[in-house]
Amino acid sequence: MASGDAAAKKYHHGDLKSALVAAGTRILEAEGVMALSLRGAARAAGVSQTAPYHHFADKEALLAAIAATGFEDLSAEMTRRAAGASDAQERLSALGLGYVMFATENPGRFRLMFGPLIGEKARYPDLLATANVSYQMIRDAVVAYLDARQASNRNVDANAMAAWSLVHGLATLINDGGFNADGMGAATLEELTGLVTAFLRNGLGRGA
Amino acid sequence: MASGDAAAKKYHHGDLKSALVAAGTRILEAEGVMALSLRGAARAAGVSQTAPYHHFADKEALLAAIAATGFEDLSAEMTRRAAGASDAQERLSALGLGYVMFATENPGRFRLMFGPLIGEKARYPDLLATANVSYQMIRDAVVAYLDARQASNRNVDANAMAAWSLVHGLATLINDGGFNADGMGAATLEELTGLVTAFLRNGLGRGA
DNA sequence: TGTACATCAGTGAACGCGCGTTCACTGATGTAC
DNA sequence: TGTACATCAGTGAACGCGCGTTCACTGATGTAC
Repeated sequence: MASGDAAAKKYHHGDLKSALVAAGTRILEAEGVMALSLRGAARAAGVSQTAPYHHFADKEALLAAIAATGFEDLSAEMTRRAAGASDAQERLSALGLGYVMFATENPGRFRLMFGPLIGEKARYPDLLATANVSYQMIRDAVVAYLDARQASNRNVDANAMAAWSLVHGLATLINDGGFNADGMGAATLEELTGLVTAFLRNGLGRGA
Repeated sequence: MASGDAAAKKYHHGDLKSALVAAGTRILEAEGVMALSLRGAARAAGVSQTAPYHHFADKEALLAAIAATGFEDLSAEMTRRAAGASDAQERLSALGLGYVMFATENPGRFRLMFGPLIGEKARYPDLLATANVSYQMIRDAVVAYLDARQASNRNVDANAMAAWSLVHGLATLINDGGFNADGMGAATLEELTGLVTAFLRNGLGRGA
């Protein structure tokens, strides 16, 4: 049930691999990381519990695929938010906002992407590659920002790590620490993110 | 086996509650969040699998107790690191370093403290209270720092949130994102933390 | 100081559950000639 | 265009596992008189 496709009930599914990733993602967001099982994803995709094994070596491989699409969507959201930016500072802020918005709108996936459920991430090249795209976006924006500012401290990695840490921490604390915009004196999540990231922007490039 | 206490093998354990918390903590750090079970903790404490129910309502209650001691140890580590600080800036840096060091030296507990395994944290007053102590330590240090700096932007909550976000994100990325000091152009974790937090310190109080 | 009894903190057997995974299978599809 | 056959992508039954939790129990401890 709820297989949903137009040409339903064919013996061969057509694109079961993507369907399982989609179903898994749905479960992840609706019921949380702990409730995501291979069997459950198969069920949700309207297929027997053993069918996934024709597309994924084991449960972890499915999780890795879900996480990889998570990074793709994260990068897409950041790109979307940064599209209208007219300078390096605006772009950096927009990326940060995109990061926090993706994380808070997709908390299940975000947890999976960074959590301990996927034991050895290096075993999944796709996951590594998509994650790296997201990281490079932030790093590049930091470099551009330092250039625009003619900053004295050019330790790019440390600057990028600081930028990423800030948005990552903010997102995580909102998702897991029970913080919200209200309690922090901001009307919306966007505003809170803006306030918080402003402190860092002011500090970037100044260094120790 | 490995019950370990001096006066072992008494029918009544004496302090099974703490023993279960300690055993659970050991498992958490040695084998990860996913491997922590009520039965396993009981086993490690040298006691039957049903004994824990005389001290904890259910598994989640044990997890909450473990997480609460985690926050206590986090606060203790921050206090220890900040003991020798001679001004507000040093103190703020020391707290941040303590936060990151605790998180990276106790990744299992850190994940439990902020992760989704404890569903409704509000159900555990002790957990809330100990977590709040940690937060207040950071917040107070931020206030003192803003005072010392005669900062113009006095949105204390946003400033504190930024500070916490930064160290929290850094810790999480090191634990879960596979980053290390080396790759970021720093010799040690202490140095990396120093570099990263410096950017924020420079930005705190300047505001948007 | 001794005894009766309530209460506390253990035990071990048992339950039902959902899970990941394996197995032998079968229906559908693609291809060589 | 037809046919034989390999391969691909499903199925359903079954496995063993560890888990959280309940139950009826029993040994140890504390207390009133």
